[in-house]
Amino acid sequence: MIEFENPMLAVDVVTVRFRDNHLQLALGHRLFEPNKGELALAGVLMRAGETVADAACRAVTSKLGIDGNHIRHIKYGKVFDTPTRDSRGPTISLGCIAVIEPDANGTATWVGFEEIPKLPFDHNVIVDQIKAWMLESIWMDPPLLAALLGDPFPTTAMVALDSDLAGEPPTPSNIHRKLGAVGFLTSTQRPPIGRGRPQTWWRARAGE
Amino acid sequence: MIEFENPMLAVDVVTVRFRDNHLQLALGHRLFEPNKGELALAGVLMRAGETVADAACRAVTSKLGIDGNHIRHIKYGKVFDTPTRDSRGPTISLGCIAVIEPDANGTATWVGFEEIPKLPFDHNVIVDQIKAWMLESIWMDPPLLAALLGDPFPTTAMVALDSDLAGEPPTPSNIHRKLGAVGFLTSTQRPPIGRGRPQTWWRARAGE
DNA sequence: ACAAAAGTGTTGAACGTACACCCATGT
DNA sequence: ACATGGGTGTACGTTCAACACTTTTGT
Repeated sequence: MIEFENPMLAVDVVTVRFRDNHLQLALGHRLFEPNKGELALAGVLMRAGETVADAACRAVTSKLGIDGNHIRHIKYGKVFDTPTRDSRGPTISLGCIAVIEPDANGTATWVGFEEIPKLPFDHNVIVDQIKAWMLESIWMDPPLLAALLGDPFPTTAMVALDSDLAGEPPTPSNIHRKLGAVGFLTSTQRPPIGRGRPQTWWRARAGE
Repeated sequence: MIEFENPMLAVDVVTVRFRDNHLQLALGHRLFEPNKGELALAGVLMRAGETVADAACRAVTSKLGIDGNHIRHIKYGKVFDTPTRDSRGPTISLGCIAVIEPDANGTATWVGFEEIPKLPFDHNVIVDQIKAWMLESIWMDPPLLAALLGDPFPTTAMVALDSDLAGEPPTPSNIHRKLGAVGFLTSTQRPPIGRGRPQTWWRARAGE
């Protein structure tokens, strides 16, 4: 028989918004020990009978001061074994993504994905994994994509998003091709803005 | 503000053993409604303050009659939104893998992965996803691999395992090559058994 | 020597990436 | 007409699956 320690269940939220053509992450100052005062992901311990989404929402609201109405989308599905954050013992945490309206600030500190500071616990690991997960998901998850970039969105936005998540700029032409191959998107016409050739806009196909 | 229902947290365990050169899945008859009497995955509702691994162990022990001493390894890391199984509301479940000693039976019904029956709730989805997850993990997760096939193990065993997980037989020669490319394995010599050219055996490299 | 079992060499298709070139718009 | 921003065509490299062929053993 294997022996186990006795952790509790937490929800840690990677709270993001897409603004000024960049993906940004919301961090909050910890109000309690350990690591009081440091910047960290929004996280709460799950209460009995509470939804994961509920808990994520509570984390965003209470730790980042962001109104619940400004949460566009919540996605979860990652589990982390996190090193002890609570004196009562180790913690299992569910990693979530929360997408926020571009102009909602709350009391959070917003940072770009290229300038993420050192975070307490294993929050840097969580951010890295969730980042990789988002990079896959934006090509497969219509609601997530729509929450991030809006609907419709231009090719450029996807280029910027992919760039921020991958950490290096992709070849824009390939992004356009890849978008064309995504089943749930259709290209749209839009009145051009600015100079140069107008961009293609992409809309979620009806029935998805 | 997004609205949420109010689920509880469960652990559903894909309990497996590798025996007679095949991967087998343990199912148990449900003792309570809903779907009383049907074959299903071992699953329990998580108790407050309990480990995921603890709960998985409890599920295997209580639902399949398998002694905890026969659990070789537990792996978790998948989250599922499961349709209502409990009258009290929807459930979130953590999908786990439990690897059991080859000769431990318990009170479970053991089935091959090619003959998995229709299961209640979304258990078929869970099995499919965990199956795909295992197919990736066996090439990257030394403890899981060792728990399944032992240490050392012959190429043939990996061929059979890959075959059961992928649903179709791989080209054995490519499996051998792929094993050679895995960083944490080294090839070993072993006294040949049976006819034909003796197989290569693979052992976890020291320090992994 | 032959059959059986396992591994090696080689090929070909698929995919992702990069880059040069062409197109559409504003000034 | 030219500069600017975007998209198309195409070539390269890597990865993976398939299959013929060789090697090693038992009888």
